[in-house]
Amino acid sequence: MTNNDEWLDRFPGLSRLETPIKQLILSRSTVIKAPKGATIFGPGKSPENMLFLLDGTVRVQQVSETGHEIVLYRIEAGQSCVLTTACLLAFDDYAAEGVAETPIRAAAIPRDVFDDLVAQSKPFRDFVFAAFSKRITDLFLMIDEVAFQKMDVRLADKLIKLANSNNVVSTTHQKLSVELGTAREVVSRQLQEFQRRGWIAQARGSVSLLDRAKLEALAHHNS
Amino acid sequence: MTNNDEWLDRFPGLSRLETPIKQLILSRSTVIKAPKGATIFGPGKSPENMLFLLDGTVRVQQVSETGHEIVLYRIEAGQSCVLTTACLLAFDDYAAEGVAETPIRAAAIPRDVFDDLVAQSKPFRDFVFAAFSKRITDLFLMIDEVAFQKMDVRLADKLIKLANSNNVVSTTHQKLSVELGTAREVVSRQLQEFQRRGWIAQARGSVSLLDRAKLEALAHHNS
DNA sequence: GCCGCTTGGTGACAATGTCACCGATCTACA
DNA sequence: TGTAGATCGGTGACATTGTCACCAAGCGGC
Repeated sequence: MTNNDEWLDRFPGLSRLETPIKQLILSRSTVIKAPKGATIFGPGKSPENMLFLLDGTVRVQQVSETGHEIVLYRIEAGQSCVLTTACLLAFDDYAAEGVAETPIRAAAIPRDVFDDLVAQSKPFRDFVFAAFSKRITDLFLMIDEVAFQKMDVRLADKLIKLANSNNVVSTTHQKLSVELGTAREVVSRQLQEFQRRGWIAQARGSVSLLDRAKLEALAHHNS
Repeated sequence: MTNNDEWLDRFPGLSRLETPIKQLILSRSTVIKAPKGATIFGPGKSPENMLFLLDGTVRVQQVSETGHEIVLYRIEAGQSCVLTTACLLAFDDYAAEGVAETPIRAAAIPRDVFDDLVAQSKPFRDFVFAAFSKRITDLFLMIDEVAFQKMDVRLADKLIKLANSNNVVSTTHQKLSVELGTAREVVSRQLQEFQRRGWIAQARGSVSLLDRAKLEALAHHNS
C-alpha cells in the first residue's frame, strides 16, 4: 500500500525521529507478510523481531488453564508490537498469542537494532515508553471492565466497536463470547434481548445494528 | 536499614550496572520517606521521579466509575515503580493510585536522569524492560483470574498470599473484597464456608489459617 | 441425498452480585 | 464513664451470570 521507503511516516510517534535514525531503521528492517489466521507469536513461538504493523490487524488473546479464552487487545495498522516483543525478550513462556485477523504486512526490526535505537534516539524512547504506557493503562481499564461492568453494557460496547461501516458485525456468538471472556449462552441470551427491543437483527454468523444510538446509550450508561 | 551508598545492590537487576552508571544514580538520587497510608501517586498527583522502593510496600489500586475498587498489584521493597512512573510520563490522568501500606523509604530519580540512564546503560535498559514485561504478564494473569476463576479459589489464594508468618491475615472482609474486586457479602459467605470446614478461624479484623494445606490445595485446583 | 460439523436455542441449576437491612463492637470525646 | 457515631460482619431476597446437558436448524463435503 505504501512504498517501503516511507512507511515510517505512518507512525505518528516515529515521524519526529532524527534523519540518521530513520535511515538506520529502514536499512536494518525487512518487510514481512503473513496470511489471515497466521500465528504471529505465541507459546513456544517468540518473535525474534520487533514488529511495526503496516497493514492489517493482529488479535492478542489468551487461553487459560481452564480452557477459557479471552481477547486482550488488538494491534491495528500504524501501531507496534513493542510490548509483546519486549515481553518475549524476558518471558517466552507466556500464555498470550497473537493471531493475524487479516492478511498483514509488517516491518521487522531485530532485537539488537531495537536496543540501539532506544539507546541513541530520545524520540524513539518516547515512542516506546508511550506504547508501553498506553498498553498498561488499557489493561487497567480492561480489568475494571471485566470485574465490574454488566454483560449487556460490555456486549453493546463490543458490538459497536466491531461493527463495520454498514453497521454489521460478521461474527458468531461463540467468537463474541471469547471477546468478552464469557459463555456463548450468555451472549445468545443477551442478543435475543437486544433483538426483542428492536436494536439488532440476527442472521447466522452476523449481527446487524438497527439502532446504534440505543446501543451506544447503553454502553455509556446514558440510559 | 541499609547505608545510602549501597542500596543499589538490593536490586538484583541493577547490581550488574557499570560503575560510572552506579555513581551517576547515587549522585542524582535522593532517598525519601513516606508514612503508612500516604498516597504515593494517583489521579492529579503524578510523581516527578522514578522510585526504587527500599523498604515497605506500595499497593496499587483502582477505583472504577461505578465506585468499585480493586487492588491491581503491590510493589515490594527491592522493586521499582518503573511502569507507574513511565506511565505517568505519558498519561497523568489515569485512574490508578499507589498507597503506602507500610512506612516506606525509596530512592527517587528525576525523569531526565532516568532518560539518560536508559540511553547510556544496556543493563539499565534490560532492567527497565524486564520490569515492564513482568508487569504486563502479571496483568494478563490477573485478567484471566478475574474473568475465569471461582471466588473460593481466588479467596483461598489471596488468604495464603496475605498471611503473615503466624498464618494470620489482619484485614477486614471489606478489604479482602477490594483485593478480589468483589462484594463484602461474597467474602463473608465464603469465609463462613471455610470456617465451617475448619480451615480458618475468624475474629473481628483477622482471619487465622488453621489448615493452610487445604487452602493451598483449593487455590491450586488439587482438590 | 446423507453425514458430520457449526451455529444457535433452551431449561435447570449453581455461583456470584446487589440491596436493604440488622446487631455487635470499637472509638472518640464530652 | 457513658454515649454517639463509625466500623465490622451477618442475613435473606432477589437479579445476573456461569455451567451443563441437551436439541434443532443450517451448512458443506462427498
